[in-house]
Amino acid sequence: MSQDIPVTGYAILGLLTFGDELTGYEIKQRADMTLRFYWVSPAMSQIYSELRRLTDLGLLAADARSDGGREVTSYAITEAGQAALREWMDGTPAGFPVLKHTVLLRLLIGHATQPEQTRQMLLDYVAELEAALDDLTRVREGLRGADRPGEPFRFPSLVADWGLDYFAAETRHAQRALASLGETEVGDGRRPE
Amino acid sequence: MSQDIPVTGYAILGLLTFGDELTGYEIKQRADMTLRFYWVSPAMSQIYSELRRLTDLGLLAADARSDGGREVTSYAITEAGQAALREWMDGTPAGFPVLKHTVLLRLLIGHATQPEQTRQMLLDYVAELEAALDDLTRVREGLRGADRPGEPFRFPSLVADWGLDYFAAETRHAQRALASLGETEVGDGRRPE
DNA sequence: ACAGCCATGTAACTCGTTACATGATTAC
DNA sequence: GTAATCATGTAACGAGTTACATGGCTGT
Repeated sequence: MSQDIPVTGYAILGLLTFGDELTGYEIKQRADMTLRFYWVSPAMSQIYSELRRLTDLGLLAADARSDGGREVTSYAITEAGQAALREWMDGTPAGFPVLKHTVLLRLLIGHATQPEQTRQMLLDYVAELEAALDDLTRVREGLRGADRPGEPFRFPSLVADWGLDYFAAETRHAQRALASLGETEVGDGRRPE
Repeated sequence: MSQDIPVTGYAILGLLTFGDELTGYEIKQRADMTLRFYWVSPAMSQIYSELRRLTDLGLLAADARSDGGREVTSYAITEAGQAALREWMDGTPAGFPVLKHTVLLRLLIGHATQPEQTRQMLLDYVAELEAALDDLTRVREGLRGADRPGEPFRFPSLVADWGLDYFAAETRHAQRALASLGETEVGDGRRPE
């Protein structure tokens, strides 16, 4: 039926199921705010070409108006789009998450460099995690008030809470690794503790 | 200096820093066993083409012998390879992990389908997590005995422990989401509890 | 006036995948 | 003998990226 659309296409469709119609630019912003934490935030260029494809397939309706002197196109999901999205959700196994964890990859081969480098990498990661936690916390706050069962942000809130816990856990893991690395420092010239 | 190699290239270099020399086939197996949990397990074809590139760059030494009637090529990391790996580890910011979490993506737009579908998806995920935990536990067991500071599997063990915790946390998150979904059932025709 | 944001796209390119192809060795 | 595993590749393709290009609108 619907010839296969990349997952990112469905992600865009999904972002448009919250009632409003958005421009490509706004989709990017929304993706940066939420989607990026557990899916990729696509490049602008990809968003535009994906929007093109979805519109051609009739899954989105383009609403081109001219706002002042410039052309602005907003997109809304169509009936067909909602059907396609649902068909995908119900008919495709979700599959296991793919994790591209450069920090873990490098930790794995930590023996190939000095402990100090690995330590620094983990510290950097912890700092970045903190920033991500801040961002996501702010997102979570923005969902309050409409996050109960039956309310529009119910599912986004579930996901945000999941994400917050995930980042918190990553922080703990990084710190545990740091602590474990510290045990090596013993033979390093410094006194332990 | 070394014109950029994709991260997967460094991952392969990294797999070859444990002392032995491996064939492409064996690299794939090792990747399936460990790398796949926090990095992608590359397709065979990519491994071979990556091996080709790394060899051309002098970062790997190919050892082609004929084992019986068939051509078998083993690869070992060279001095230059170790230098390149280390340069990469020390000179490139690790960057934030990229997560492609289809389950979370679909949970986010859970309102676009029936609760039962979402519930089933989460149950499937929990089952897959259990399988992954089993696999990784077995890997972890295989590292015992050489996982103390200074020993060869020190870092792989750190990473495996991290991964085990991560999968356990994911299981908890999925179960929490399931529990929270259960609360919707209330308005569903059934009596609460 | 000028920077920064809003807004939309094209072109070139690379990573990585699937499908295809081949053949030898090992286990049952 | 035949299926599974070992072993190595080629070809076509697609998703997604970076770099480039354009231009209007907004705040200072």
